[in-house]
Amino acid sequence: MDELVAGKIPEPPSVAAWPNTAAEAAAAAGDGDALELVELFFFAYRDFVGDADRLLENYGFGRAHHRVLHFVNRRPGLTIAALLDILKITKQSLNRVLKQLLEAGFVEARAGVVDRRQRLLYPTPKGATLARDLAALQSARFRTVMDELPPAARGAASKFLFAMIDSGERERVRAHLACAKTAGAAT
Amino acid sequence: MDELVAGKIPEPPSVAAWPNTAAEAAAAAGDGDALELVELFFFAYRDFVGDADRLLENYGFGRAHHRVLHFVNRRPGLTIAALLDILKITKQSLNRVLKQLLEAGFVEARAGVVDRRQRLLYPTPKGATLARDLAALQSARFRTVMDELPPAARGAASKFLFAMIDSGERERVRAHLACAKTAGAAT
DNA sequence: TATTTACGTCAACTATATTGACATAAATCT
DNA sequence: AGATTTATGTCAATATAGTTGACGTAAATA
Repeated sequence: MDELVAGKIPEPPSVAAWPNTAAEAAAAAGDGDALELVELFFFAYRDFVGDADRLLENYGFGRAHHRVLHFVNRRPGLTIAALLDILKITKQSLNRVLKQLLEAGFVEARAGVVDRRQRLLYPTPKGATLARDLAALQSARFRTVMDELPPAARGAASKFLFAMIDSGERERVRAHLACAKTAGAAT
Repeated sequence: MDELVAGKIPEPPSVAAWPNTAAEAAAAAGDGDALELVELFFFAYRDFVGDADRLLENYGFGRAHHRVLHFVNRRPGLTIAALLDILKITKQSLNRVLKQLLEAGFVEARAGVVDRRQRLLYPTPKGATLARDLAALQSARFRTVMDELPPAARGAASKFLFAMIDSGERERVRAHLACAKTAGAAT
């Protein structure tokens, strides 16, 4: 009967009567530059994840699978608890996608040596390949960006992103990066 | 019966036998720095949207509502088609959240003057307030970040984010930002 | 032995998205 | 004026990713 909320759609716009412009919102929020950054961040992330999404479709996987595979590949031997802490989702939610990755042979679980209750997660060769392909797509974007940027701005990107992380989380992220790095160096 | 895929969970890890380390993945992908940026971007976005999510809960809204309200507030008089193009979702998907925003009185739709088929979207005063509060939260994060960063790195952030956007989309984004800016300047 | 920990699982539910088909009113073309 | 296209709304079915809550089990620990 009535379409949406407005039955016969109200009267003309009378734009001049509208005081809530972007400039006012920006002024109230502090400054317009920060607002612009908010939108740029949204668009940048949208396109950034788009790359991987297209590849994942070929495997019948989604972003959730990507995140799990990525961190398992990045940090082989990861426990379930550590993964939950990184992803900040519930175990039930993780379990559904993890189960599919295990069944499809992209990830393997092995009992912990020190604590046999733990399930240590490892990528299979197949899983490592997919993880590498996905990572290649996304780091290719970063490399292109770095090439486009003036050299002086290049180092700023990682400093900027790191500063964007909750201060309480930064140490954990730093530890994760370091751990992944030494795991690689040890080979 | 059998838990997950592995019945009685296989044998010990034998870490040394695992060749798929982070370093190898990074090497294959090009370089480790780019991989690190990929992860930093993930963590930064996760925390960035978390701010707004917490505020939205009080209103029973989710991220989808936030995005709609944000762009309507940022660019008053936006048409449905323009919004769909920005969000890159289907009209059915947009309609559900838009309907809720209209019913709850955060957004108003008015018939277009030039083309009465179009529904021009405007924030109500209430909607503008919420949009401003959400934007304030997120731009506050950016302002804090800018304060933490060396002055030389500050300008680099927006250049970096802009470069992260698909090249085919950049002109549209530039136009959107300019439009939002002049909409404000006109008041 | 009792308890805690690390994990798995079933079930019901929510939010956000999709595809496909169809409806309507206004604009535009012939 | 009549036919077509455009802008939008709507119904229905489905997928993905997440949630809470309750319960189960094996291994570690007090």
